[in-house]
Amino acid sequence: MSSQVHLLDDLKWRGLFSQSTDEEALREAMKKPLTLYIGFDPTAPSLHVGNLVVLLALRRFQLAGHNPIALVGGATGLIGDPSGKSEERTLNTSDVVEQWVGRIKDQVSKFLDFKASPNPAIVVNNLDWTSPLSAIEFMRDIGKHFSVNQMLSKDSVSSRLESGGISYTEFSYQVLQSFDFLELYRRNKCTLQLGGSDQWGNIVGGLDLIRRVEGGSGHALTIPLLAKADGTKFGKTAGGSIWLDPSMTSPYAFFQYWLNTDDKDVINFLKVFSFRSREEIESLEKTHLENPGAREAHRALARELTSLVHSQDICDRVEAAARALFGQGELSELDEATLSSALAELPRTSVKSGEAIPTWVDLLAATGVVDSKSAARRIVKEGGAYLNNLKIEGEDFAPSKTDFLCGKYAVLRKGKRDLAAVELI
RNA sequence: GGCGGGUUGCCCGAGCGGCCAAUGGGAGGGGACUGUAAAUCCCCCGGCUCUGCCUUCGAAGGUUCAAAUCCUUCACCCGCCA
Repeated sequence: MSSQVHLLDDLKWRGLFSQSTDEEALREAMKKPLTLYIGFDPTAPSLHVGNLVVLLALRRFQLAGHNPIALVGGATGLIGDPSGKSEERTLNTSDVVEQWVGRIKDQVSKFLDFKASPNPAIVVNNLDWTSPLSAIEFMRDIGKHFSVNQMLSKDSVSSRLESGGISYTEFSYQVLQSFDFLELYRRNKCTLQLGGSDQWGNIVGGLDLIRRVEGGSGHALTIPLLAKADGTKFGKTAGGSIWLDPSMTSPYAFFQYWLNTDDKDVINFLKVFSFRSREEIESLEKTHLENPGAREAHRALARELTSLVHSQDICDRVEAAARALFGQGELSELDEATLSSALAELPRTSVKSGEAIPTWVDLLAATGVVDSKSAARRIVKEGGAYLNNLKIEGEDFAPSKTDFLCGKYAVLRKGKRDLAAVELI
């Protein structure tokens, strides 16, 4: 990127700069392409939108000409990072972790350029250099450089000593992560590690190790944990996390998540997640302030991220689906192709054409939009139940054949924006 | 090792033999107002074959017509003493 603005200043403007080691030294080092890494531990089968913050920061570095390494923690994922956790975690089995490593490798790869010249990205797995090591070697060669006194003083450990305690396993985590940094320093001349602000202790632990073992130096840069204006956790909904994996969070739900961003957050989110320039974002901010109801900024955010994470094509489809389903027009005026592709994005259930059509309550429960039939009944009682955008009354209400649009589809709605589809087969 | 306190629904937290599916707050859901936003106000918030039935108050047993509430054992946590 030929931008005049120094990447560090851009990161600061975007709110992506928490703290760093000697900033002048880092600035100086960034004048030439450097190699940097971020680690992701496989604690789930997919990354979620929270991980996207640092992952996209890595991409920003690549776009600025630096050499990115994405590390997937096949080893550290077996141990468990105590940072930011108030309780000991239960360990996942090694075959589960291995499977997650594979999935997360694939996911991470979508955001980096492996063919970029002269700075292609690479993906590594820390199991590659930890598994050949024996316990004795590890303790002698690596462990000897760590002072338990220092390890105990780390936030991640000391807070746990005050609360529920910490196992030796999790206590050792920082040593492993430090070793990763050392190993990448040796193998790839990696001199910068990025991470969430809770990773500071682990990162500087690596810098210490590099200094002690290799007499070398490097840099640390942390990114603030993203906060929402109302104080609730970013990236969570009632249904759980917003995942990047389309089988865990549908692209439709993903798009809707961003589109429904709180007004107070939308500009910040654009800064954090969007690759638009400062000028473009400031222009969107102006548009937004002039007419927040139009939700231009929300739409820009939703479109850019859905395209990036899923694809332009999928983004177009889910947006069209949303327009059709939330549009002013009658659902019955939609043609079958539009309707069918819009509904394809929704939670669904089906009814066999020969059989009696279940009640609205049973159908909604079958789509999984509510947890139980009681919950579905409550919705009806409270006046939040709709069939094809028309309010229905009575717990016993059941759609009839003629309610199926194009003879095939019925649209269930719970409340203002929770939709589900029923298909007659 | 000794003594004392605790473990309640998604979370925090009352209840301390029947009136308890269990007070209150938060989260969550529906409605009104709006813009598929926020704030505010009202309502709901274990499940089911729903005027009733079933499952929940750390686990397992027991006392009682009746237990989240009493007793016993076990597990974990937290204080004070050694």
